[in-house]
Amino acid sequence: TPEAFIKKIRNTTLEHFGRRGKAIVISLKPKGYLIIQPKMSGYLMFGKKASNLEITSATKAVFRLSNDAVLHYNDHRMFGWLYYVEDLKAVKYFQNLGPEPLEKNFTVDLLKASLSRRVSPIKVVLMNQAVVAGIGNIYASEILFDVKIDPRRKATSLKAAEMKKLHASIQKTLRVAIEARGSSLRDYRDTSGQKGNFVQLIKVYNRAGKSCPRCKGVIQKIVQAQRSTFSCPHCQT
DNA sequence: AGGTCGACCTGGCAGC
DNA sequence: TGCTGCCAGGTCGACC
Repeated sequence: TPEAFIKKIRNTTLEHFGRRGKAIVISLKPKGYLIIQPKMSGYLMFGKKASNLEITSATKAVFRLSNDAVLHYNDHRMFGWLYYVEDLKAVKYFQNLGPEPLEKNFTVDLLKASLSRRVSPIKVVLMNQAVVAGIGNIYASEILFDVKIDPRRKATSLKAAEMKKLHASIQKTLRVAIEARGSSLRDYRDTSGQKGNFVQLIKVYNRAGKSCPRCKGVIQKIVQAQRSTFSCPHCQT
């Protein structure tokens, strides 16, 4: 409940900000963790002075910090959640989460082993958080465009060379996106209120009917597992 | 066990 | 202008 949450968080120190999958993990002193899963429209805003940061209709939680600083959690759709836990294993989201794609243990062989057991189309498999943690709907389409793989292909149909390219592109695409500070399709802002710049680097996502930046084919939109997928049917095979 | 689908919300926008 | 329906960075639980 909000009351129990506040009781646990009050008078703790936010010690370390980390991340697992798409969830923010903040370790607290003397104990416990604050977990934030922002989902579609959630984000954190930081104000050095509370009076500098406006509370809007999207502001769902306000953390008052020392020296009059403040941290807001904004989320206009309210899909996101905030938890206090003492053991990370208690969070259901973490229990079935696959490897971190930018960590050393995410190898080509590990990806191959995961894909060989999946019957679904490769786009759907890339978005399965149990296979790889953190790939969302924008990045799944962008990665498959980058490696010229048709999103409708079964994961099991990928050849060894394609899996190797896919593995490299997962890492490359996510690194570029992080460097650009993410994708502000609409709501997302970083903690200082700035938009992420990855939207300017997007090749296919949300570009149905426009021309392919690589081959002058026409980008198409299909629906897979209830999510939009964008691809170029001419150069992704 | 893996896969699919509706539910959870608000708001912007296209089409009529 | 104003209504309706559709769509959006994601899980999660029920069901097959």
